[in-house]
Amino acid sequence: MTTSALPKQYDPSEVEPKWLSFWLDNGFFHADDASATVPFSITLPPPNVTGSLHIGHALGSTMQDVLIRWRRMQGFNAMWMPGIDHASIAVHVLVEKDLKRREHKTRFDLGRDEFMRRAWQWKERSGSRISEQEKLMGFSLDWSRERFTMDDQSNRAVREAFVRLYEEGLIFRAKRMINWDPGSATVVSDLEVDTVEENGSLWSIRYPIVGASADGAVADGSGEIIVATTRPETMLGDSGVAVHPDDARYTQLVGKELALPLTGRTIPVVADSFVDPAFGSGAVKVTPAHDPNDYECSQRTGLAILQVIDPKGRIQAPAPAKYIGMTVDEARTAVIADLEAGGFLVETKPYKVPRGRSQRSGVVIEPMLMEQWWVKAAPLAARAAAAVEEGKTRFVPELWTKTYMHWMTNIKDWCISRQLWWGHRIPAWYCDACSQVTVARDTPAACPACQGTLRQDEDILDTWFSSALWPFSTLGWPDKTRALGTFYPNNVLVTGPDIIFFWVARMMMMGLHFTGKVPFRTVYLTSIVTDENGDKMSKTKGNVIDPLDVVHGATLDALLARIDVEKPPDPEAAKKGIKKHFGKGIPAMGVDSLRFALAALNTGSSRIRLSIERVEGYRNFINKLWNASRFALMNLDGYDPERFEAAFSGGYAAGRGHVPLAMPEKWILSRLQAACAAVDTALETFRFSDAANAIYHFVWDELCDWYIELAKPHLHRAEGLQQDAKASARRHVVQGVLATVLETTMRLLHPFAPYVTEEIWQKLPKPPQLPASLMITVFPRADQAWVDAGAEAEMQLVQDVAVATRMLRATYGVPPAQTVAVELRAGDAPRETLEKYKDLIERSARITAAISAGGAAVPGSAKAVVGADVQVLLPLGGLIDAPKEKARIERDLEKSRKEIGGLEKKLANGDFVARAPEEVVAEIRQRLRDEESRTKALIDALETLGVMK
RNA sequence: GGGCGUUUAACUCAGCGGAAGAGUGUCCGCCUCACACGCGGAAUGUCGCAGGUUCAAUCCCUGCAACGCCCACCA
Repeated sequence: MTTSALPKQYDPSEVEPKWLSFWLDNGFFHADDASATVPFSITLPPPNVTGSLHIGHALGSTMQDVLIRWRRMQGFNAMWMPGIDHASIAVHVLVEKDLKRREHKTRFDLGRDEFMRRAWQWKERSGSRISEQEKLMGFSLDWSRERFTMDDQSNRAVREAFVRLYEEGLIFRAKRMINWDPGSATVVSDLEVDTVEENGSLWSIRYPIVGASADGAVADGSGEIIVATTRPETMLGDSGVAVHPDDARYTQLVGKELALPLTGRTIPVVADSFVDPAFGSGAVKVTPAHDPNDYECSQRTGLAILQVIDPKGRIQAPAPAKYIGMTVDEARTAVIADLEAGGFLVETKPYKVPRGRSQRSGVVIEPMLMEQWWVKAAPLAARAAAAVEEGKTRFVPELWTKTYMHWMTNIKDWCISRQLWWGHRIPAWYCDACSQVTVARDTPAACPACQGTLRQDEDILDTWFSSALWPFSTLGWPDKTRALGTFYPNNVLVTGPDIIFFWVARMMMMGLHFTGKVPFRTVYLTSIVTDENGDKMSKTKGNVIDPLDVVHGATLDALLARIDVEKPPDPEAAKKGIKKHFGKGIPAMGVDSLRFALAALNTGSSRIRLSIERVEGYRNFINKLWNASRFALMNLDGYDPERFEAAFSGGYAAGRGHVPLAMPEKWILSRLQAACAAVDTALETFRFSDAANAIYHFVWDELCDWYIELAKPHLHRAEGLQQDAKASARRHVVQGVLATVLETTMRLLHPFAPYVTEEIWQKLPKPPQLPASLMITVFPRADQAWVDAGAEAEMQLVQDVAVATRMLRATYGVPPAQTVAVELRAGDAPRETLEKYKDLIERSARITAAISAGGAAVPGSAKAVVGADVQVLLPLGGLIDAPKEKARIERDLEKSRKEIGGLEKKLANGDFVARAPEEVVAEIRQRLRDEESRTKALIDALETLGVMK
């Protein structure tokens, strides 16, 4: 068959859409619940509905697709579950921002129903975008199962889980200290608060002792206690001052009253061991309603709880009327002024203040006492920790186990209610008549106790509550579905280490609680993708690599123009960064280049420094593969796959020696087995870069650099000449091996680079009974029967001699096109091999070779020593550059002598000979012999040059 | 304040007890009939520092230093 020439460069845009629709139309991504084969399942971490595919998704999802495609090809019933997360608070931020910009309204102006309508609208508009991008990346997700965290099935699962936990006493409502985010006007969990050190002040304030003169004084004789604070406005809510019980300076004051300045109130001095006597004055003002520590203290000491800051961040009663209505900042200024005026302010000094900020809004968190819904974490966590300890779930890399265990064993109750609208509304109803609380799966019509009117809790659940149920809610839970039986637990979860607490830990807890099983067997934690300098990608830095740009390409102008649309905080900085990072724009490199790059760079270290240049390197690899295939297709005319297969005695896999293979064929087939074995081992252990590199080097260094070159003379038919039968048979064998190796390589590479491999595979001539798509063929396994150590050793010698010869040619500037006569001298064993493969060496090094056992010195020849006893002599006659030659050989000689020195030293050490394993000693001895022989040859070369002293 | 990680060629990283590796970059020569997104060749490392264990250490142990990440309620 004659194949029309392929383009010289692989064009992904021609290839990708074609095969994507082919795969989708044929349902190749679909897994059957009822299949009898062994299941292999992964649930995609559902991306936020607000998002588009970024490089972190591309990394994590590519690894998942590699695993899924690999297992599918191995015959597993591979199922990859797609879905999208409703991302409660993130949606609020975006929709509210939009509302403010367009209509100058807040969500409260709109009302709950209207806001929800808009949020759904928004979801419908942007929700499918990320799924489309996932399809484009070739991710073989089972789209027939696609889910959303707020669809009916998820809603049902959420209610079921909530009600059960409530009934079991694991969900409860309580007034506790929470993190109030004034920016989003909701409570957030501890995990959603980032503590950062900021510049602030530490104020020292005098609290006079009531009746100090009568009762005696503190150690320094003054009638007061000095307290320090970074938040002076909270003094309006102080209900006491705490000192350490063993602090001798204060023991006699415990129980006494202090006059709280500005308020007219008196507060007691209490003893509590949380106070550090060494810090400041050793006395702490206690504001139980607005500081977690102080709240704890009040619980121990019985101090009153006075809430003086309201949820809007304004001062309220029982603070003095003067301050009521002020914001926290205004109150701070006023309080300080008043304290100073009253002579209560001792000093103000600059201070690094640890300040909690909301991850979402960036606003300073206000600790507050509020009634909220909680999940009692300890019992759930105990089981989740035990499961990991027992090895039911393991982390890869293993170091994350500690992070997980530490959190699980120090876990605090999880605040799950949020004062937002977009999300799952809490299924709790309150009766105004009898104050009964009803928690139910189905919306109750009236109060079960008094038939009074019910009012549903206004709050919704933390986004992560539904996420915690995701591995089983997506499979139909709470129903006992077939899908659940087949695909739960999942085999692997692939996600980022940043959400171990948010998500992984909670899935473990909920999974074990509701199904009695861990949700997944292995958790593979991905690396963080940064720019080439290790900096986090950010819009303002202008260093964001958008996977879609890498796939489709983008000019510098297009990247800059995008800034004008997106309007990040600092557009000029962003543009500067873009010019710096993407000065030449981004070439269109296609999906496979990006996927392969991500796999090849994923060595398992904590971050991956990605740059356009790195992707280009792997784009070049894809192109190399393309061209190797192009070469093959141009030379496969007349090839009959069925005939070849028959000669291989019953199929590629089972084939054995009915075909007379020459050494290069045996060699490349043997190396192919090594590549298969390496890929298999690597993938079993999540070593994605090892797998990618094994394929890369097999294809480039072995298949392209050597096998194809050696195959050429057998494939090229002399113009116009009739080939003899032998040459024709030989040609067919070489065609068959080349086609077979390429076909196997496509299967091996397919999980990493699905598009280009499918394209090539479809074009390759192959026996007719193979499946319609590469993605459902069988993944290659190393076959020992094709491993041929002898062929590998022979080939190694051929390569070494060719390389040494090329080196001499390059050193002496022999024109690349010129064929030169070279003398090869060798000991008996290698000489036999050299004679056998003379033609291969001659071709690889563009020489004509005279092979001999040795002989008289040849003056005027450049000489290279290969291994122990092979020498390459390049006759140069008068052209030899003696000093250059001398320098080169002496360098080799020095290396060799140094090596000998080391080896001799080892052997001279009696302990080494006595205690090291026998084979190690024998190996050292052999190396010494070889090296000595090499030295002799080098010295001989110098003597021939006539420069030896 | 705890915990974890990193430190190997100019850059980015593999290797982790028995001869220092890759990719990129650099230098030299090539548009050789698959590929210039290419071909051939070359150069480059006290394997962070100091001790220790071992016949043997880049690899194991201890300490130190620098950098990074995570957790944490010191007012």
